[in-house]
Amino acid sequence: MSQASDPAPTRALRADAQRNRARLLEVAEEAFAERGTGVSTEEIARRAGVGVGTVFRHFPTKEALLQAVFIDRLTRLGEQATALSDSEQPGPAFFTFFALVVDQGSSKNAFADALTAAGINAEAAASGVSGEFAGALMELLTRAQRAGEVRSDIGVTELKAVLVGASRAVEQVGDDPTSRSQIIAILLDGLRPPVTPRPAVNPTAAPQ
Amino acid sequence: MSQASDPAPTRALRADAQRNRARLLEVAEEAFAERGTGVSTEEIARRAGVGVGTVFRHFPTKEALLQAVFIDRLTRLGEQATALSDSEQPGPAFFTFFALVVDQGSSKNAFADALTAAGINAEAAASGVSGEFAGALMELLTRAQRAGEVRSDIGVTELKAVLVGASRAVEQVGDDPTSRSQIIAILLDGLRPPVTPRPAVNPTAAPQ
DNA sequence: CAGGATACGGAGTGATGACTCCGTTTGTCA
DNA sequence: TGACAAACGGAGTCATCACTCCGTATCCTG
Repeated sequence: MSQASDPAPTRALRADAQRNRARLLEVAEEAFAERGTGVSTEEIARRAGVGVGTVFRHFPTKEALLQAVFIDRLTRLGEQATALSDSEQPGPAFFTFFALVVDQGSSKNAFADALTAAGINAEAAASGVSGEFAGALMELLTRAQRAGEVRSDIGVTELKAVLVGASRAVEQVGDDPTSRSQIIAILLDGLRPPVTPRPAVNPTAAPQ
Repeated sequence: MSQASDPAPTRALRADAQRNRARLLEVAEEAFAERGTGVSTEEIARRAGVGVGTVFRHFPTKEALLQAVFIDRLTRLGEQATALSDSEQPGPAFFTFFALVVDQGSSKNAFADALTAAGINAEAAASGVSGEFAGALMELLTRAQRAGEVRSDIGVTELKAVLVGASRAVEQVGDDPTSRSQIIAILLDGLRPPVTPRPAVNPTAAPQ
């Protein structure tokens, strides 16, 4: 998943090894999402139906496994962003992506963590994924801004932060769809350009 | 701090014990904020200048210590909310509180956790603090809504979620004041009543 | 200030969890 | 199909950490 054959030094993995690696990534993502990054490697191994040894053969460290999961997530997100940024309708594309992120992020704090990692984490940064992701986001954002559908005073940094925040906020209300959509509405409205230059700071209009 | 003399079964603590307990709470809050809830009890003890034994005498469990810190935070927040809800200007009061929470929350993830706990955590719920906090918030919110300064389609639940999200978002950008205020602007704009019933979904209007 | 009660410090304990090692199994290639 | 390299499983190791226990120090009351 998200890993083509690289013309690399290392010989291709044996079939079972590939399967196991993939399954581990998958299962680990789930486990981290459900129980936080505190899950034991043994638990992950069990879920994947392999021995601990196998986990460590593929990922030299629990930390490395976490990274791999994050990078995987980020990669997929980046791809989705890129796909959407080709859209003819920059506004909808932008908001679709936003909703998509938030949806995936809810009840999956590992996801928000991945986003967080994108900004902060050294490994992720080194791997380049983080940069690609930021690039894709940038594209989506600026197009939507040029189309006048998103406020122009923010950049990718702020957008990433808001994405993280939104995921957390939604995560907070569980799966009550009403709350969820209200929260998203708040965020989306906030992201649109302020309707008038300034809707007046003071409440002179209509004294209650 | 935030603990008056209750007419309780337990005899008052000895002077040194009171000092230690307070200092522990203080130090623990700091430690949890800086390094996450993973900090060892020993580290907390060291910071407070006491032995581990003392930590466990005051808080039978690490978990209990965490709870105490959260409850403390929540209590203070609740007090601030209550104070503000008396204001003559419900709108500004509301937004002030919002900013206040976000400010305290940034770079202090323990804070966001406290908010989280308010919704989820059994102990906090049992202690009643969580309810008081929700009450205070409710007051602030409904007044601001009645004054037409905050969108009317949300309730306390959503507000709490947004507060958590906002804290996380701001935490994300470190202390860059520009990013920070941009993010807050997004949130606040989103919380205001939608200016027109709906600013039009399609981009026909004014192609720049 | 003496005596008892209350707290304290910190070495010790048990559990848990990341990571290693090696005998056994499985895939692959000729 | 045979033989060898590549992978596997999982018992074992070592460090960490929450929590206990008890001899010692500190506070308080009369």
